[in-house]
Amino acid sequence: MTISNKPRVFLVDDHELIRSGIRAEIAGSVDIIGEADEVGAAIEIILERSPDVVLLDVHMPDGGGQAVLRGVCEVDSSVKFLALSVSDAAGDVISVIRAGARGYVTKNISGPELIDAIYRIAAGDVVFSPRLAGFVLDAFTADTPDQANVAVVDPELDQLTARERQVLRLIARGYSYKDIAKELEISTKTVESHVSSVLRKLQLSSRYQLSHWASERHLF
Amino acid sequence: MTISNKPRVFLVDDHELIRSGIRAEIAGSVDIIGEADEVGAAIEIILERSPDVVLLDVHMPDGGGQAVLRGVCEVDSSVKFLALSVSDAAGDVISVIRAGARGYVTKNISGPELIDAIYRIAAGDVVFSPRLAGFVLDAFTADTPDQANVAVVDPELDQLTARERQVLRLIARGYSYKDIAKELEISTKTVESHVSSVLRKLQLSSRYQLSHWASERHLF
DNA sequence: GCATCGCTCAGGGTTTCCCCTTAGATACAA
DNA sequence: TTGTATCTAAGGGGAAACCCTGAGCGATGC
Repeated sequence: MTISNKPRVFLVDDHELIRSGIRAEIAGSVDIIGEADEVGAAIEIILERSPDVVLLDVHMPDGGGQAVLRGVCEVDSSVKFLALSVSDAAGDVISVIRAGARGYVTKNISGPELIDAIYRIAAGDVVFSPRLAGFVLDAFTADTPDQANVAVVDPELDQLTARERQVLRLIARGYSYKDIAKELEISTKTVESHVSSVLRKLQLSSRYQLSHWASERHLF
Repeated sequence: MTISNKPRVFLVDDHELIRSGIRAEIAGSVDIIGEADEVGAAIEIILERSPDVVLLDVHMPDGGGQAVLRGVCEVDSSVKFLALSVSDAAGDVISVIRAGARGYVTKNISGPELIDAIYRIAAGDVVFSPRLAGFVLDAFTADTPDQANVAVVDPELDQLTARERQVLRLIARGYSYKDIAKELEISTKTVESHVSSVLRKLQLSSRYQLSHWASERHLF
């Protein structure tokens, strides 16, 4: 349904400067049909205008890029996302890819490279920054085929239950068991249970390591 | 020595997209006389061209904005720096201000606001993002005058001894007392002493809070 | 119906953390 | 010399973290 042959692109980033930078770099080569600086608005407008490619910032308030991905994909899974981030942390890449993004590039990409990436995403390709390619390939070629990939990609975060993640977040913020118990209105013994599960699943042995683990992947 | 009446601005940011965004927002209103994407080149070119204002990204490889600040100020302390960052963590602000920056704004600033900030820096003003203003004022108006300010600005990190910082870093990495003792080849009791001092000086009550505190200011 | 899973809690145990006090060795400055 | 600061270290006590076992309850799935 495009009039021109340029891909119709939608920008999501909470930093005006960065949106402006992206616009400046790609405006001539693609159709920018809209932008948003927050999760709620992004989901709404994307579903309304169904762009060919969504350029999505990974780190944003209110759940970040993942929240946008989930919100859109639940309704229309045909929208193609290209994640943009300053981070090349494994956890970030994994979670955003699992949430449905078709590619992931860091913000030190050049304008022409970004344009190329957008065209390739629009054409159905999967695109990663060079320095991430090796890592991603590792994840996808490891072990068994098919559905097993999903498990292999993240032997970490995704095996946690909702409650466990909730506890993890509070742990990462430096809360004591007692604090967490009060916050979640459960007993400290239950908190202990959850923490034990988290530590076992993440193969860590103390909450201090957990704090570090969490802060490494921006989980607070 | 400017031909036009626009301030001569130099950009330092390792992300091309962000530089491009800044250019797009301010190009018409100021003279952008150059840019750099790494510490070494930045120092060299800034000293060569002596811009009126340097827009400086705080987080960069090889020492970040602070390294640029130090490198330039050692030789020519008349160069005015405006720090740009996605972070509004107290530690970041403090260290970059102490290193010599005349202002600090976050990257969600709008184009016109950024232009205004540049003009004010060029004119000799000190500029901070609104959400930082209160914090900065607190630091500078507290307690005694003059030289005491330097100490007051950071009632935190700077009062720690070398050994204490060393211990702090290991704590932040999730090490147990026993681990730290082994690493530093001292007894666990000594480690306890140091940790106690650190907690007291930072006015924290547990190493969990300490982990969080440290990760907030990228201290590991 | 039965199995599985997640969330809830308990008892009882070991280890680690944190605080308090005290104190010797060194080093540097007044 | 005396004072101040740092690093080292110990004892003792209370609190918190961590581990293991066991168990009830509700939802989901075969």
